[in-house]
Amino acid sequence: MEVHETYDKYDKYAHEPFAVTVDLAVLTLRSGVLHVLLVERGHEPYAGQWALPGGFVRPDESAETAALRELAEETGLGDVSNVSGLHLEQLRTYSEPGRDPRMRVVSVAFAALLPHAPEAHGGGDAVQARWLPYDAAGPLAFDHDRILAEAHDRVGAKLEYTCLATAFCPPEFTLGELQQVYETVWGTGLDRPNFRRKVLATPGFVEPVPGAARLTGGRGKPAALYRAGTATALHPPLLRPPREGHPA
Amino acid sequence: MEVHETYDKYDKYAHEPFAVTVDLAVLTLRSGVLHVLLVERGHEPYAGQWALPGGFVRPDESAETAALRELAEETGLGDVSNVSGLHLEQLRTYSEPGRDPRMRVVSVAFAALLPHAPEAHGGGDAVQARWLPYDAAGPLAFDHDRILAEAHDRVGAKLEYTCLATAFCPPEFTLGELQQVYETVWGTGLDRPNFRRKVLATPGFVEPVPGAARLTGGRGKPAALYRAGTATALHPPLLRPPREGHPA
DNA sequence: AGAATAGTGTCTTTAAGACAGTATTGA
DNA sequence: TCAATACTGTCTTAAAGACACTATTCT
Repeated sequence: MEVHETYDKYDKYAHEPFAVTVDLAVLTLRSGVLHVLLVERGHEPYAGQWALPGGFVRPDESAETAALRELAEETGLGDVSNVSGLHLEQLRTYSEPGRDPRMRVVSVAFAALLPHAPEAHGGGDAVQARWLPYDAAGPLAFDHDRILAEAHDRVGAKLEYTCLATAFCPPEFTLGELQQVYETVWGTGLDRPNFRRKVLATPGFVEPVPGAARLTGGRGKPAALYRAGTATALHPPLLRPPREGHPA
Repeated sequence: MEVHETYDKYDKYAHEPFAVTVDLAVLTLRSGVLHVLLVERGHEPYAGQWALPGGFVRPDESAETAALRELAEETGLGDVSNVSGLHLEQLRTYSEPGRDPRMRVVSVAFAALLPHAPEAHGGGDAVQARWLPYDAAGPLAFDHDRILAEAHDRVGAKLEYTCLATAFCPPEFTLGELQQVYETVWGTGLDRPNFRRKVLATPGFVEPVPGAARLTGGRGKPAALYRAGTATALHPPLLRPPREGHPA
């Protein structure tokens, strides 16, 4: 159990208390480029530097609830339950003493994936919030570079064996858009016919929207539209091409 | 960042503080059966019930350090750095208000895998600690059934695409023993020749111990011995056989 | 007509599933 | 000699990779 026998008469005010916070790696695709939501810090430490959005978990909240609240505040999306296809997932908890110089902070990190990305404004605070390209996003305050990198790793891995990619897409999307999610997050190119075959051969990954089509690049054949299906797992997985020096 | 602007002048003693604890799902194989380390609670709430081992994170510790300390205390292994092949991995953090009736407890859950399992004794406390078969391990105190189930899920999933299975094995093991790890955790049978082919075809999964062999069942041909290799990932993965109603 | 994008078909290659058969040991 | 376990080989099947090709739209 959590509360060890030795501590049953523990005076919970006798020690320096832990602050519990959430940090959010909010990812989206804008014009085929992976972007992350960052806030500019107004105070020391790390004043003027970019950081992941986040904040305290309030006494009546779970970390998940706090993460959703912060997400709503920082993205300016208002009620986050509006956001169709939002994916919020716990990454892991960072608890090293000294990661915040002011006090003992234990932070639960989340990855959030959004389909469309409205311009951000800094919530109720004076700080600036912006979408920045993932590749241009360092160095961040605190240990946030590491959190962001782990979020990226995790999302890339989950694309292989889950249907997570649809969380980056609007409610109706083309297979080309879905493929671009994979290519952007993985940083590799994929063969279009083979990608198509794999996605359509996985029951429940996507469902066709009958009759609907969308012109993508201004010219060319309009692409059929699909919706996210009901499946969550991919069996067998859609493996990313093995990088050189890392073959099977 | 963690500490939100609004809270920079936050009085850290003004609110009910959070207690931060770790909970450990310690898994091992004993005679081909998956076992979990449990402690019997001596106090309310849940007095007399089994629970996962765990305890407070101390002011100078990270959650990982606290988990290793608890692991050493509860398993009676002494210094845990002795344990070759130990695998410790964060699962996720449970922070729902009310999960401990006494106070606000945020718990970082870990899964730990051990190769051999010495009999447990209850650490420095009067509580009993025992290895129980995984299937006989419910119902547990607090939300520990859920944590344990998630640990099992996670380990099963990681067997597919990592070399984690060797963490359940002693330093030198047979391919039959390695296969039994998969079969036990997944609860399925595997074809021996195919398993062998897959493992040996994955560079760095296992390395042969030249000349060594061990008699396993008292009779039959002695099996060649292997050590864990240097690889950590399995590409392509070793997928568990799809269950009925859950095909590709 | 030509560029651009979407979609189809097919051959090859890889890897997994199934399973027959051989090898080496103790009782 | 038989049961028990370890190991090898091979045929079949499933799925991915690598294309060549057709289709529909805009300029």
